[in-house]
Amino acid sequence: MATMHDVARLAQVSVSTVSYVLTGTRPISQATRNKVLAAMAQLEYQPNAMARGLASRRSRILGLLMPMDERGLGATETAFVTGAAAAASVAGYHLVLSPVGGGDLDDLRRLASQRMLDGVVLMEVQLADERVTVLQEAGVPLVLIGRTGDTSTLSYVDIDFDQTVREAVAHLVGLGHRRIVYVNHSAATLASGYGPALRTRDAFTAAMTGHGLEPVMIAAEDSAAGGRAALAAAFAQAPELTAVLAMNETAIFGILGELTGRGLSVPDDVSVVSMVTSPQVAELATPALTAMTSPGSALGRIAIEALTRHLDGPADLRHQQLLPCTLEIRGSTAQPRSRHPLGADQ
Amino acid sequence: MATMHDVARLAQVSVSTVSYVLTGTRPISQATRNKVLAAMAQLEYQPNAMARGLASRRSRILGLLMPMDERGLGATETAFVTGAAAAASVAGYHLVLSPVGGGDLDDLRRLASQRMLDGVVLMEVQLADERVTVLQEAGVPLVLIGRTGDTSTLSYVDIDFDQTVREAVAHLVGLGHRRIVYVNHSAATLASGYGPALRTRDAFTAAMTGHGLEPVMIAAEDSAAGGRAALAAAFAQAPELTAVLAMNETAIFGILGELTGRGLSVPDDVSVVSMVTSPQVAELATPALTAMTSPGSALGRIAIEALTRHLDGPADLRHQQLLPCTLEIRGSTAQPRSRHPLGADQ
DNA sequence: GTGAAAGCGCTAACAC
DNA sequence: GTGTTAGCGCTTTCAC
Repeated sequence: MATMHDVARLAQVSVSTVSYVLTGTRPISQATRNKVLAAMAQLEYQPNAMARGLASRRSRILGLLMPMDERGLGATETAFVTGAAAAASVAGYHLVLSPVGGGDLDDLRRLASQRMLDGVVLMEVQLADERVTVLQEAGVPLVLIGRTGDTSTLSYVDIDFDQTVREAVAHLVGLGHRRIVYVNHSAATLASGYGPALRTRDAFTAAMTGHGLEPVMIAAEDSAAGGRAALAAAFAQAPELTAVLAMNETAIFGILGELTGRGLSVPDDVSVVSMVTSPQVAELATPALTAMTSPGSALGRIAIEALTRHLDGPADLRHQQLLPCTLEIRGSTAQPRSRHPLGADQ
Repeated sequence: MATMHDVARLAQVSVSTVSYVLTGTRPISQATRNKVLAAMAQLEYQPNAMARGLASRRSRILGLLMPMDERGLGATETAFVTGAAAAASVAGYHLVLSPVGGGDLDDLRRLASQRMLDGVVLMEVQLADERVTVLQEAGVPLVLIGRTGDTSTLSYVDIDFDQTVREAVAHLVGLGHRRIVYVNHSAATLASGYGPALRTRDAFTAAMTGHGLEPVMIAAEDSAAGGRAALAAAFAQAPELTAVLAMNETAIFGILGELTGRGLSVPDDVSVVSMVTSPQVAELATPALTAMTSPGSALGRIAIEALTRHLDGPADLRHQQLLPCTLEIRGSTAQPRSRHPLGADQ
């Protein structure tokens, strides 16, 4: 493996000249630049990443920190990861995937102090997330996918849950639905301060109230069984429901199964809208699900871009951005079979 | 950020002594070790990863190379990634996720020559995969998830497709099915030399022939529509089919939808078995799919373990291992409604 | 059992 | 516009 010295010797210049043609941090005459480039090509020279990192104090490695919990990544989270990986690659960075659970604060501190990561993207952020503090204390540049409760000082990209819920509800209301039930994540998830669950809950309440309708929310476990149970609970609480809006991607298939099991047809008897969903998953259902398509890989990409801009750029600009999910109408929504006049219960 | 020198000064020993208590590559008296440890704790010392990497010529970073094609990762591939990430973390390595397409051979060469990666796990291996050659030439230790055509000299872990298909067929035949159609990936995928598609095709033929049955295979595009089309083709080629075995996880939901659309019930009219599937996906269907559950994260884990063993261990032992998928019987298989006596064609 | 010192392969002052 | 050289923070001979 050729080193910079070899290149310098062959090109008959000094090492620093070689270094400067590589980094471009000072003007080099075209003649010597060509000599150097030729020598590099001839020797198939590739700079040693570790040496470069040590000397420059920049590893050109970014971290993607994801809590590795139970059931692995869903399609949406996977899209974050692949989007981030692709963007990092484009920006000339490497991306390391670090599974750091919420409990491993010491691991995180260690990771942050190793000076291996130039910056970090944090996934699955909680409203109160100690990892943010640890990272900030260690002085590691940080971009969140998601938001903490207080975001005044942080860079983040997140889904615009307000807007997403508003659009979903508007779609259903526009079709004539009045009795809409929102199936959220589990009560435990809500209690743990999981931002998406809390924000969508509030947004749903606001949206329904805004339409003069009563918001009914059910918390469902992340499973098909959870979905079935949720539907039963939904009918108990709102017997005349004509539409279900579901945040819980896993539960939604249970809901569909249970609907069929009860002899109800989608969308004729009940319309179903899936929130924050990937097209691939939406297409799995029969009928294919009308869904709010999550900006999955875009979120990962934007987070990385904000981070690299921060690292390569001059100032410490904050980047705060919300992206809505986009409504994609498929086969699971339609007008309710029987319209009830406004305000006419039962 | 404290350095080794700081620790040495505080502990009143030489830097080399500090280094040796860290690496354990030479005996240190209990007394001095304690002094050093105390100093490290007091200064919250963390070794600098770049400096260590440069001096030791080992970065303790592994690469996970995945071709970033169109539709992103499926649940099975995602499990490889998360399994690998977790295992790397346990082994004290970092894992960088490198999207290197089949076309980016030069990118790969560059990556391999940077000396940033101690070793590499290659995903989505083709039967003839040039990336393997590039990596071998660059002298980067390598483990495959999947197999090339000639594996004599390589380390790999892969799914045991033979056994998986054999078990799936045995399950259906055991239930009394005689007319079984295999829905594979698309013709294009087969033509491209995608190992799993080719191996399962051959295994299906062998398994069916072994039971004295006629193998019928349909190639399906990776989409719900592809699944619908495949089912139509299947009925055209084998009108009395009673069971479908499907490799194509995406198509299978289209198949289920089309079955329902034709007024056929699963499993009463047609049994369905999904191959190389994650439980999460199998549970989405109604009825939940009887499936050959892929050893997803185990494959990622074993690949990383083999790689680290190779790197940390002495010899250059090859690791070659096949893991079968395990049959999980759920609701989509049952005895065929009407048994046909052996050989009695409609 | 411990220390001194020579690198590892670069970057970035500081010279001219 | 180019060269010299002092680090970057470790590991690892070599010496005792």
